Amino acid sequence: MVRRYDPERRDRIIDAAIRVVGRSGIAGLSHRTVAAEADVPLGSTTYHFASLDELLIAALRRTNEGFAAAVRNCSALADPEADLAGELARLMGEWLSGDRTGVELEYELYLAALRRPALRPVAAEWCEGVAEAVARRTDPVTARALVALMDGMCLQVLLTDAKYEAEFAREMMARILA
Amino acid sequence: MVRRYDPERRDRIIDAAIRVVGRSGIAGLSHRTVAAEADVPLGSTTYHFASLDELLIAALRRTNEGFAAAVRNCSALADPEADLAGELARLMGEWLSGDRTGVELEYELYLAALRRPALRPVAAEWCEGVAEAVARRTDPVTARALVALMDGMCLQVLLTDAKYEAEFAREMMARILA
Amino acid sequence: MVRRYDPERRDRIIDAAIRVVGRSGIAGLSHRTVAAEADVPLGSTTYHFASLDELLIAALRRTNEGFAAAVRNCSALADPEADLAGELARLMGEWLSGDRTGVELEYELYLAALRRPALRPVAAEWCEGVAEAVARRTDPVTARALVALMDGMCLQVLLTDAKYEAEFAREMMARILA
Amino acid sequence: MVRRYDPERRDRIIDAAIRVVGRSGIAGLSHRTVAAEADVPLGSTTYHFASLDELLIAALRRTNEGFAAAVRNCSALADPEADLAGELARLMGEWLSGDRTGVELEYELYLAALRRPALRPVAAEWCEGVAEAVARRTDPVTARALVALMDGMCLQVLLTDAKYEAEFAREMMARILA
DNA sequence: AATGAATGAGCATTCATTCAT
DNA sequence: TATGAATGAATGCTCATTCAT
Repeated sequence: MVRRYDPERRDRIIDAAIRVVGRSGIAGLSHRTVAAEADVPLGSTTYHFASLDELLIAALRRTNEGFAAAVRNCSALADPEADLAGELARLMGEWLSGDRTGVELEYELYLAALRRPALRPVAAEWCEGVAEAVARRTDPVTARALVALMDGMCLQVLLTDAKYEAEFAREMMARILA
Repeated sequence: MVRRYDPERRDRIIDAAIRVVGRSGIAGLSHRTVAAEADVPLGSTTYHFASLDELLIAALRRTNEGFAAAVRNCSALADPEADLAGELARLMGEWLSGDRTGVELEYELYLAALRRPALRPVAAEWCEGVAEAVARRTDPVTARALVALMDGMCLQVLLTDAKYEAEFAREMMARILA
Repeated sequence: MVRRYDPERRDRIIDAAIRVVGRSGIAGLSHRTVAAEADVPLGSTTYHFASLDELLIAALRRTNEGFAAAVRNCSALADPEADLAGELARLMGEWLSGDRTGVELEYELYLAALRRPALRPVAAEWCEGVAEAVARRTDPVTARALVALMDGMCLQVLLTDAKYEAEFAREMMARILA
Repeated sequence: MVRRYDPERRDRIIDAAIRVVGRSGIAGLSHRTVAAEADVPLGSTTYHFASLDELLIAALRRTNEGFAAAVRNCSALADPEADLAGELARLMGEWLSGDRTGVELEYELYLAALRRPALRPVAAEWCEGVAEAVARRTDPVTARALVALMDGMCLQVLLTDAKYEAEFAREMMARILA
């Protein structure tokens, strides 16, 4: 038995969990699958995370940076002259056309809050993060509506196999901003 | 062994599945739980539904009628003089303040399409159903945007424990309609 | 319910059984798989064949004609001047390099006699069939030994993934004939 | 729940598997039957062997020692003066006239490699083991032919209910050796 | 502090068979 | 005569969790 001193093991387990959920969904996450993916002993996962929910929260917190980060880092959003609706529509299109696995992973973790109250604070942070970034260019209430509209549009694309239409998105966001 | 002739058994299994998902989520749905809930032998569930996905589709199709039906049956929507945005906001509020279990059930089945392509056609039907009802009072493209906005607003309430605000909803839908 | 008069149904079930065993092995043969393959109702298979063993025997009897038939029909074997060992080696090579599914099917049905006494008479017919064909060119005892040697060589190829070597086979059969 | 510390459990499961296959054939081997035979919990069999194939390989490896061991341990084979063909014929006769269950078990496990590629390396080891032992008295190529001939002769006895004839076996092996 | 071994519960699915029609 | 519906048993396998080390 080799018992290594491995201070980053906890982190590696979280990363493995993200990969597992990305590949097989939350339903595919188990102590076993994540242990195998992280290449650590089974007992190690139960040792570092008392329950799967705890591991899920850690993963959600780390993942959730995809779209929110893209919005925050968008330089055009800082420019008062830029077309806000058009920029957001472009960002959504870019994100949705990226790696489908990553998009599904992020949304699945987000939607999991429906049935797991423990995840709701994290989901709320995600919403607020995007809303705050948008609120740099408009009032907070309108920002919240824009986030809701973007959420609903992403849902339609992801849940019904509809094609994303940037012009439709831009036009409707522009109406909200009017 | 009592072999009952029971022509409505298939229907009763679907109803049992809906109750199980409402109580324990999709993760709690198994041939065993649904057989126990429907009070039929285990083999009966696999006989009538070749796979759990097939049962899930049947359940989704039957459930889906909550919000969509409320919209379709709303007499005010037929009245060209009525305040469309206000009516939709009122319907959402009523639906969201109803039995939380039923609301979560309907959304969980809907969101399940994210990871189960087999459910996507049914999710698409749901979207189109609401959009068509709304389109009686506006153009189809605007209707689709309204559905997306409503979807996103419901999500925020259900996923982040935010309180539903009817006036906010009415105002933003009105902007889309403008 | 369409109840066709279908006098060849029994035959079609046997053919379907052969295809099923060829594809999935004897372990994959069930009333259900064969009914699906033959495109007949489940009840039809249990009606025509009281047990799976009965169906297996019928299939074995019909299949078993691969290698034995090749030997019987080989014109060179009738020619007293032809190189008997070389001809048999060539026939084996041809048969083994043919459709692997068919080869495995034939051998699996043959080997099944080990555990199913009911199949032994059929397996014995197969041995005798080849031995008789070979005995047209040598004495019956030597013929039986040649059959055993060919059987063992086929086994080595099929069971150990060894490559078939025609020259080796020819040489050893020639020694038996010496 | 009594959690026994039982370091030889793996071995006992293999032994139980061999008994089960001997009694009911490979078709009768299941996690449940072997657990009952070994008197261990069901989970214990899946813990020690990730799949039934893995268990089958372990059983094959342990069983395989019947005829091969008899050949290896035969002192007469070491004696350059001894009649090799006669000795092999005698060994076969002894082995075939022994416990029929054991003989069938060994052959069934060996023949199972036809449909289970995972077993082929073990079947190949068996062949090579016997061939190597025989090769102490002749060249490797002739040894391989002798193994094939013996295999085929055993098959005829086991599959067609033919009686084993030592003199026939000796004579034909002598021809190969000539 | 860390982990391999162990186990009972549960899973989806396939099955031979029975029986009413 | 033929067959769709039905069912209890069984299958391989995964799992969270516990416990001795």
